[in-house]
Amino acid sequence: MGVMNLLHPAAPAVDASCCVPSDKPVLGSEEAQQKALVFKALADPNRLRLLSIVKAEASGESCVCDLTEPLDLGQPTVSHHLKILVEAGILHREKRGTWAYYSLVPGVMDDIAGILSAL
Amino acid sequence: MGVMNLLHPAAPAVDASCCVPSDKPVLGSEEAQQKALVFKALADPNRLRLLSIVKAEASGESCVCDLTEPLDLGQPTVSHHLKILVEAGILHREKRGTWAYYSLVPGVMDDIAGILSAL
DNA sequence: CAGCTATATCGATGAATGTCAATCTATGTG
DNA sequence: CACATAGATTGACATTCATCGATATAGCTG
Repeated sequence: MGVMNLLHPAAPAVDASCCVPSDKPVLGSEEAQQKALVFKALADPNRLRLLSIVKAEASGESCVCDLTEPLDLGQPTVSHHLKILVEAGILHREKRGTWAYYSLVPGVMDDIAGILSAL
Repeated sequence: MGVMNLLHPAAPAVDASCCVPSDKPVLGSEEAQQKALVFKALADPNRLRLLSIVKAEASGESCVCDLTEPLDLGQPTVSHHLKILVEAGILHREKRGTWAYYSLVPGVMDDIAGILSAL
């Protein structure tokens, strides 16, 4: 945890801009940093592929073993990428028994699209 | 140039996956790399702020001088960020006289949203 | 409890990235 | 032409990041 408040929003968090001669309320650096976290999570080819696999799964879930195989990466690396996606609020992790199942957070794609159009 | 073919698409570029036991056509690593470029461009707070400023400008355009000031960055750094956004196909650059004007590529936000939902 | 399996965490390493100061290019002006 | 200005490019530096091998944790099974 620690990061997630953007994709499942709370408050606008206005920034008090100073010394700006003539402009509208530009995206504050705080907000910008928050939003950048989401895109940082998407800014890696292997993470996009992970999302693609999870998304394509009929059950809506994939366990790590299903995710490690198709990508040409070691298990620790996949685990690392999944963690980043979870921390960005994009994936949901549920452990059942020995296995961990990852699924898309519902509506998250629309939420990200919303971040974009609200820039 | 060099990068831009995703936001203004051409062909699907299928990948011949091999040795994959039982899965749907997962996002190929080629495609994944292309798409990641777009998100990489969005994965920096200062670039998000640049986009926010350009987007908020009533005229639809901003020149670099307008962009350097509100961010706490040097001119070369802003120039660098703008270049990345242009190469990602997100911003359009037009030089008129001494000044360079940057504007959002029309429809680009929707295009990016499309990339997401098509993952 | 001993051993196996699935997954996560740690530490190290090389590559990519953001930033700046200095320099270059191009346009406009005296 | 000499000079000023807007912007881009270059080179250096510090930080971040993706990846891996080794190890740790947690659940299952004998």
